[in-house]
Amino acid sequence: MHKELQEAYGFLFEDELLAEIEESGTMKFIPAGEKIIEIGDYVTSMPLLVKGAIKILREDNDGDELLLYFLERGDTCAMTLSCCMGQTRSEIRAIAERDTSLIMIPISKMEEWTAKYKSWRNFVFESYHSRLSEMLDAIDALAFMNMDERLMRYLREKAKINKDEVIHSTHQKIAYDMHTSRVVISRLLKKLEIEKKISLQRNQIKVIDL
Amino acid sequence: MHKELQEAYGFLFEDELLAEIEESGTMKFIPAGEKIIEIGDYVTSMPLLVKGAIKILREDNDGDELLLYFLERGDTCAMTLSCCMGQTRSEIRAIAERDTSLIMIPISKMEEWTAKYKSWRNFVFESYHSRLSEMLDAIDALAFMNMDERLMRYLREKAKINKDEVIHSTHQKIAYDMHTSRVVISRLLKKLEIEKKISLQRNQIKVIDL
DNA sequence: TCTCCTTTGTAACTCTTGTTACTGCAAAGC
DNA sequence: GCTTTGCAGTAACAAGAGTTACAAAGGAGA
Repeated sequence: MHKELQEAYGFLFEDELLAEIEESGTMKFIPAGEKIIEIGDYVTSMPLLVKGAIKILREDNDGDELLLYFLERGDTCAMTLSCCMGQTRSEIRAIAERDTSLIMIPISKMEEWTAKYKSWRNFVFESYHSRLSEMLDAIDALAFMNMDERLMRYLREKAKINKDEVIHSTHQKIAYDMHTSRVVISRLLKKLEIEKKISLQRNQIKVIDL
Repeated sequence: MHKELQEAYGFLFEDELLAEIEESGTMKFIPAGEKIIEIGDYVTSMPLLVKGAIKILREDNDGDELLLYFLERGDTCAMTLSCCMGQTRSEIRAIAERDTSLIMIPISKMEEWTAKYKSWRNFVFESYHSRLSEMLDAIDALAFMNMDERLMRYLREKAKINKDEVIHSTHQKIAYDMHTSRVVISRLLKKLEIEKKISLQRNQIKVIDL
C-alpha cells in the first residue's frame, strides 16, 4: 500500500497523515465492471482512489440510468463522502470502469482528520468542489446540448478516462449510460463516422477527431 | 443582527461561534429580484441566509439560463462556499427570489472556524450534502422527466419557497427559468388548468392540486 | 374612454428524439 | 462446416418540444 499511497497522494498530504492513512486504511481491489456502491447502500467507509477509474451513475424509479461522471486516481467520491458524514444512504451507483484499487478509510477517522490536518480539509473541500463542477457539467450537457454533442462529449471523456482512443463498448451500453435508445446512438455514431470524426467496428469505436 | 442570527442559526452553532459571527459578519439586505452573484465574479465573502429566499441559476455560452435550485433561511450557497475555498470564480448566478437578508462572512474566518468549531464543520458539510442532493434532483428532472412533470415540479417548488399558493410570475419568466419557450409553457399550463390542477390569471398562477 | 404595451391563447409547422420492426453480419460454440 | 446469439444498420413512424405568426384580452396611463 505504501507505494501506491505515495504515488497518488504523496504530494497532497503531510507525512504524518500519510502514516495514519496507511495504518487505518485497507486496500481493496475491484475488477473492471464490478459494482462498488449501490443506490440505497449504507456507506461505512470512504474510498480513496489510487489506481483505475470509476463511473458514477444515477438511476430513476423505472431503473433508467444516467452516467454522471468518472473518477480518477487522486479522486474521492464526494457523494460517498457526503453520505459518510451525514450517515445517509448512497444516492448513486459506482462501478469500476477499469481495474481499480481503493484505500478504504473508516468514517471515524474522517472527523478526526478534518479537525487535525489542514491538508485533509483542503482535500475534502477540493473534492467537493470538483464534484460540484462535474455535476454542473452534467447539467449543462443535459440542459443545453443536443444528443450529438452529448455523445461526442461522452466519447471524449470515455477515451480520456481509459487512456485509449479506442473505446471498447457497444452501442447499447453507451445508450444506457446516456439514457437513450440504442437506435439513436447507432444513428448518431454513423453520422460521426461519415463526418470522419470516428471510425466504427464491432464492439469498438476509434476516436479520430472530436 | 443578533436576533436574526439567533433565529436562523441559534440552534446550530455554539454561543462562542455565534459571537464570532456577530463580530466579523456584516448584514446585507437584497430586495427581491436583485442580483447577488454573477457568473465569473470573484467571491470574497460567504453568505449566510437569514431571511428570504434566493434562486441559483446556471447559464450557457449563448446566455440561456436554467434554474438549479432555491435557497432558504438557514442555507448557505455551497457553490459560493466552494469558490471561496478554492479562490475561483463563481460558476453560477444568484438572484433574490424574495426580499432577502444575508450575513456576509469574510473568507479568512472560514478556514479558521473549520479548524476550531465542530458545529461549523458540520454545517459546512451539511450544506455540501444538501446542495449535492439538490443538484441530483435537478439532474433527475432534466434526464428523466418530461416538460409537463418538470413544470409541475417547478410550480410546487416556487409556491413552497414563496410560501404562497399563488405564483406571481409570467409564462415568459417561467420559460426562462426552465430553459424552454413561452409557447411551450403556455400550452402546458393550459393543460394543467384543464386538469384542474391550477387556475390561471394574468400574471398569476394559483396552485390547486399538484 | 381610448391607446399602447404586455401577456396569454392557439394554430401550423419543423426538428429532434424515441419506438418498432426487420435485416444482415460477425463471432463463438457445437 | 452449421447454428446460435449478440451487435449494428436502416427505414418508417410517433411523440415531444421548439418556432413562427398572429389574434385577443387585460391593465396602465393619457
